[in-house]
Amino acid sequence: MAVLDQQLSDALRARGQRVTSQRLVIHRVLHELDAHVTAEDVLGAVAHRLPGVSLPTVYATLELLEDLGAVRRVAIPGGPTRYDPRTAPHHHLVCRECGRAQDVDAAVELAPVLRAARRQGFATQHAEVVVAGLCDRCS
Amino acid sequence: MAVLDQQLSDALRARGQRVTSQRLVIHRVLHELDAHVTAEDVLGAVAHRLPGVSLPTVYATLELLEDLGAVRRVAIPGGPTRYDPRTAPHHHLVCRECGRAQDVDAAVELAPVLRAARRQGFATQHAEVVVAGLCDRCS
DNA sequence: CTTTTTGCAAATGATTTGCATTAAC
DNA sequence: GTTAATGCAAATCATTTGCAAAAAG
Repeated sequence: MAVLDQQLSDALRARGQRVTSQRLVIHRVLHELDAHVTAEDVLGAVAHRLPGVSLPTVYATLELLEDLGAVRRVAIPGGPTRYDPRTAPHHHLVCRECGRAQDVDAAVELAPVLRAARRQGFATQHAEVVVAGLCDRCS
Repeated sequence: MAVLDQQLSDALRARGQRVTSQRLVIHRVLHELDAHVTAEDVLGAVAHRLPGVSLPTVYATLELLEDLGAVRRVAIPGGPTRYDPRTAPHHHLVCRECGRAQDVDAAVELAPVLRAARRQGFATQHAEVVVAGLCDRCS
């Protein structure tokens, strides 16, 4: 844990931003949960360690962590955004029924798409495969 | 146009649902626009041909058309859902700045991901590559 | 001490729901 | 005539904003 805290603290100081307990705890909890969580989920998970935390702070912190590259946003059609603490490249399965997201690991050659994207004047920041369907529980 | 109307009418009758002017016009307009439009965009585009159409009807119709496979939902992080009338397989570039979505055509071997998905008990309905970044206008 | 961050309340934006009316069949 | 679909108003859900108080550096 201490390592995580250290990394975040360093990243914040490097940007001239403040190291607050909210930021440290939310960052830790995201990695402890290691799941695709909603802002509400995060609030629930940190509430006992940060009495009085608010949703606006959770949202602000998630956005900050996204800018730092510490979490990735996963857009869910017809559901709340989910945040993924896994930074290594991987793909997603999104359930149309319950809105849950799960990881899939598989090697995919994305280079052709990235090349086509660049040709269209698009500056790529991230690329992944998104699979929509029904998860084991819902199908 | 008549062909489109015919296809939709047949699909609706096959499901015992009614053929209404709202459904026909929204379906037509989606294909005429041939873009990644929001529900509001659709409302604006059909308003003159369907005086008094309402947003709830637009949403209901878009959901129906999605069930029929006539449009595909594109989830935009931090923005309204967009609807894509292109049914042939292709991929998407989503701008983090303005939320616009554009198509990319490129051959990608998704089979490994689909296999892995099935292995995880996931029933795939659709798969595509989603590229996040900045579009030509915004970068 | 100065400036950023937080919490709270309220606002906003997107989408859905309830219900009476209208239009398909 | 029956039943599904529509329009309207209101509700709900996710997320953001404004601002005064608290905390970090």
